Amino acid sequence: MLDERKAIILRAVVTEYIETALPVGSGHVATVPEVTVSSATIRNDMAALEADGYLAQPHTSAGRVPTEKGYRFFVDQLGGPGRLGASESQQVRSFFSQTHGELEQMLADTTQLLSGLTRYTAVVVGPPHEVATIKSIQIVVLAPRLILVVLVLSNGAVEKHSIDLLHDVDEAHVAAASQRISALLVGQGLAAAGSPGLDDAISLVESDPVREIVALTVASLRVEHRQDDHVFIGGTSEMVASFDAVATVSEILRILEQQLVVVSLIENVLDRGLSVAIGRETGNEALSDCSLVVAPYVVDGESAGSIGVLGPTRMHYDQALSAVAVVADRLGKRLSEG
Amino acid sequence: MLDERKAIILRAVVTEYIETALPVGSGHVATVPEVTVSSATIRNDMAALEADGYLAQPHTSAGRVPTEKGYRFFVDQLGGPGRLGASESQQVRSFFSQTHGELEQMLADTTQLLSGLTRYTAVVVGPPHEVATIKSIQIVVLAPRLILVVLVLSNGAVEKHSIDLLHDVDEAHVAAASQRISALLVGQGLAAAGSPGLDDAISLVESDPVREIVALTVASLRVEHRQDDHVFIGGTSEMVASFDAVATVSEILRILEQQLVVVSLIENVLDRGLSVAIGRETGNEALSDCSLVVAPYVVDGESAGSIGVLGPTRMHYDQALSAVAVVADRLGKRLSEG
DNA sequence: GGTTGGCACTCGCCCCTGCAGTCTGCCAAT
DNA sequence: ATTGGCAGACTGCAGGGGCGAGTGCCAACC
Repeated sequence: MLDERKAIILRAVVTEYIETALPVGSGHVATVPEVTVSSATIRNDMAALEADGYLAQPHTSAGRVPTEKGYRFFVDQLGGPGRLGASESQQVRSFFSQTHGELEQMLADTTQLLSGLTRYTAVVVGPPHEVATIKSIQIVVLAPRLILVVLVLSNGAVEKHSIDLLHDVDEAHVAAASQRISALLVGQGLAAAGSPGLDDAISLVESDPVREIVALTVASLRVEHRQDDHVFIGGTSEMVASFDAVATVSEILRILEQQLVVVSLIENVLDRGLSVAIGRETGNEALSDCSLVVAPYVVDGESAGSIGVLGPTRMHYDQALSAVAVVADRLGKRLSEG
Repeated sequence: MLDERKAIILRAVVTEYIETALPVGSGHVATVPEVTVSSATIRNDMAALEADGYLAQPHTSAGRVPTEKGYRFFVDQLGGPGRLGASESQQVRSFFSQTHGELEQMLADTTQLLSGLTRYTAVVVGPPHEVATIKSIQIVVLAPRLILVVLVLSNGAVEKHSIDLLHDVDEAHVAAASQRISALLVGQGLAAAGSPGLDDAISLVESDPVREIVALTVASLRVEHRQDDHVFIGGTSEMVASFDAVATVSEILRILEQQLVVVSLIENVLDRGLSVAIGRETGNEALSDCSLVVAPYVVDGESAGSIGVLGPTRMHYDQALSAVAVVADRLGKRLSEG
């Protein structure tokens, strides 16, 4: 474990570096009020901190820069999220009092809020459709051999699957199929489509064409459990300013464009509550200059999804943590109201 | 108008500058095969081209750089879009043979294709819902005072509006309202919701609660004619590499995040067919280092939407033009098939 | 008259140098 | 254990010289 004084010095270095992005020297550390010893003593301690892997020197006779381990210590001893500033909490309050409308629109707007609060990129992952129950299933004929299955879920999400058929269909058959399938699945979770007992029920349908439609529809519900359209990203322009190499920016944008990466990344930390992944801890080499602050949000007592911000490793962790924590909390409450 | 030789020289300068991003000198122009005169002559012509505003000098005794006017001439005399390279057209073909599924998924995938082909950011604007007819209207009760109206349109798009009610609702009333409204609007265009005759029809509904639901639903259809969810953007990471100032990149990303700007921008050129906006021609000061190549796509004989790429002013116009033209053409055909 | 080679000139770029500043590591003193 | 002092290392910046690319001009040429 770290000496009390070393901890203070490390914290001072990290704080200063986050602010200036410049290597921090012993002289500068000596000026901060919490530090009462001389710069020589600080030098000794900083050398020890470097030996222990908390700090690094870009080159001899330069100041020190935090390593991932250094940031990790800094974040851990930060404890919980701090309070939000007055103007920020005002922003959050007015957002949640004004927002309304569709689930997806709200989630998309939430990325705006979060990125506005933190000046970093915000990621919001919507609730997986699995937790909701099916409110309604409707089959619409778009073309003689093309039908569209429209699912309405209890959380207000709407899913649709188009199905190509082998034969032309009859409106009457579709209506019948629509009714059969509603009877089977409405009120259940989406997972019900996967239950084996369903196949027996389907085989009981007398009419061949109707059975075909029902079977294909159920099959499409089984297959297309995609996580798509669940991830919302906002404020990429904000974060860019934190980096100076265009190549780095390009890499990060590439990662963000492949939304799947972000999803798995966020889900990995889903049951840990509010948490931070620093640099390579994100599991992605390309994000080694980035940190990710994530928190799940809870709807009706269940962890429903997660939100987070992606910024540089030298991000303002306290602000980011509070912003993410507060927004996750308020979002969960808002969605619980319905 | 421009001298034949001056045109060749201008073209050479633009081509070279697009390739290298470095000011082009008379000596370099003299090496291109199409130019048969000496560098001294080229110098004279380049001075004239500068006087006419086609070229500019970053500083005395440097090479020349094209101005917007220079790019404009270059693009205009390029004539139509060229052919696509073999591997590119292969890419397009395999994309359109494989792609399937929802309209929106396809449009989103198209941005991937376009940005992959051009290495620039791709923008795809979906068909406005106004042109499609209503296939089905369904009202689902999400909570005692919250209903969701789900519209299925003939092009496979699904629109939803949630409506907060003042009183608790009865399933039977909702079913009745659903039926009434279907009878009124199914088969018509979305614009039908705006017709004044509809109000008379609504007032004929006897039951008060049913009439209330119908009226609110129609009202929501009138109001929420948003262009949202129609714009797809992809390949932002590609374009970033074309710029060297992080600040520029940030500006451009900011513009892209405000999708509305892009929409209006693309719609301005919608009826002009395949077209190019260079630098300030885009109408946006922040995009003065960018060019936009756009083309509408035609579904069932009607201009349905547009696609485009956003790149640096020194973009490979010929490739971008062909890619946009070909993809717009194929996309339109694909969507016409249904 | 248009075109060309030659030439002087301009300027940005790069490299080198020197200087100021900063920070470290070490050591002797406290 | 802590401190002040000091030498050494290295960056960053400013200034100067050489280099090279490119221009504009001019006289000569077809």
